[in-house]
Amino acid sequence: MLTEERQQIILEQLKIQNIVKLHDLIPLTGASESTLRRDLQDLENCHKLLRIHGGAQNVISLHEEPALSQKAAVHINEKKMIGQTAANLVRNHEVIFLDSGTTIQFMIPYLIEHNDLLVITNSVDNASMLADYNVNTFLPGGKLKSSTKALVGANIIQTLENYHFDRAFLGTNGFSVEAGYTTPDPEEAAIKRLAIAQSNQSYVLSDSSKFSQVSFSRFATLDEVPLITNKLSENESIALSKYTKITEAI
Amino acid sequence: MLTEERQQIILEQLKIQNIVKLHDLIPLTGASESTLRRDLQDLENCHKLLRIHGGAQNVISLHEEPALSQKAAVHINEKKMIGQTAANLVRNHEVIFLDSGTTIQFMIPYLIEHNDLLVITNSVDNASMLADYNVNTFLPGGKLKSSTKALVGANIIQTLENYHFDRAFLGTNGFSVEAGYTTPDPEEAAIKRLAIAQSNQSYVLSDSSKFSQVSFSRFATLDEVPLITNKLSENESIALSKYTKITEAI
DNA sequence: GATATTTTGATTGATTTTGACCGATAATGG
DNA sequence: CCATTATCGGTCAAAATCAATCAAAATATC
Repeated sequence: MLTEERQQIILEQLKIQNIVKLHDLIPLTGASESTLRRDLQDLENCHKLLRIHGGAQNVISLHEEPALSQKAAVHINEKKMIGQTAANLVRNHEVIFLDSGTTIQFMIPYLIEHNDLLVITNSVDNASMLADYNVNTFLPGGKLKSSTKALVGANIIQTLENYHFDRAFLGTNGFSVEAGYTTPDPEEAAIKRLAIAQSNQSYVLSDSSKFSQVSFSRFATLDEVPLITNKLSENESIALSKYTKITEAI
Repeated sequence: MLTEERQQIILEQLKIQNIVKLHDLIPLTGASESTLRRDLQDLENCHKLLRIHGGAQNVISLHEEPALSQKAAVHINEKKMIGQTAANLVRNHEVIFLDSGTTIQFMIPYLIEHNDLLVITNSVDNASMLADYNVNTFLPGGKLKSSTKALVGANIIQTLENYHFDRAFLGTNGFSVEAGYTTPDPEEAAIKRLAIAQSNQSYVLSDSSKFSQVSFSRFATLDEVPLITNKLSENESIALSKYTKITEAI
């Protein structure tokens, strides 16, 4: 059995169970303990798993396998649909802005359908994923915010003022009729606001769980920017009904 | 059997299974080991498959980067030592530049020993890790290079020209007495060169396996920038002996 | 038909992978 | 707390695989 084959088996086992014992892998692969140890080491080095005493455990990574992240798992299918719906709005040869946030990240796999895109993003995580998918990507310079891995600060504001986008896709921490789209960090809000101003067309992507959530800084009202979401309840639909531009991804 | 015919068989086998062993191909094609090796080489050159030890693998998997992962796995302990040695050179309150590359990445865990650092890096991967370790980080804007996830291009050059660093830590693809420090991509070489120019003190970090490796673009000679490496063989030590600034991390 | 070019298969030594071993370290159970 | 057991990381030699070379065979060219 080849190295790659073994390592795939290990990762598959990890997907099924969340934890795998080294001893259980021996009969499963036919390899020796030493070899399997080395495999676990290799896989840990490329962040495919986390070694623990006696075996290995799934790494909860935003970037690698969103399916495995328990928090994200709840709305994962919604987010995939929203991502696909949003990506379908893009046309070939466009310049688009991608905000930070997990929902936006789900757009990326669908972007490869389009030719000759240029993506500008303020998210380091998104940038890394865009590179994986071989999408032309540009990062404006800025201070890195540790918690969200987004670029913020005066520098990026100044840079973005010189750019213009065909479309901007933004994440949000909450939306409601009264408060509009809101996010906790004023610096991130400032970037979102600027991205909207510099774009021909902007969209906010959010799964329905963010409905009626309100954070500190508003970056837009519901009239200003259409919402792409899905599976709204009847009450929610009625509340939002006058904002006609809302797209429901099914 | 014709060359074309053989290669077709290999690709068909790869479609069925995800991995194919070189030995299994011998009875399947009737060709010799050498010939099949050449076939695999040819097919890899036109990106139809990915060679692995003992056979070949489908190339379709977007997320997998076995080439990069395996590279990272090698020399891991050397790199840790080099990273620690390099990090010890840093003083509190300094502004430092971190190049892209796995070796440089190993510095990051040791940087948290220092207070009030500001790190500028052109690597998205490094940026992400720096955020994990809560290090003040700034990213200069630039085009994202997919293969290495490094920022390159005129924009980043222009930005860096306005900055000045206490220290710069650079990776390299190879070093030798005659060719100096070299790297395959001229654009990355330009950034390294500029980082050196803008720094009070620069260092190149490299494990000893890069000795006598030569790539396309030189970004510095061995006199200009000291090398931080380890475990040099006697011959290598003698060859490098006149470059007194070389540090061996033990 | 003679000669040049390409393809092939065998051989070589170098490199990588592997499994066994051992002392060090960590978890377990009294 | 200590003793016992299991797991860990490192080293080593054997085995497998690799890249490079070269001469024979096949093919192409004139």
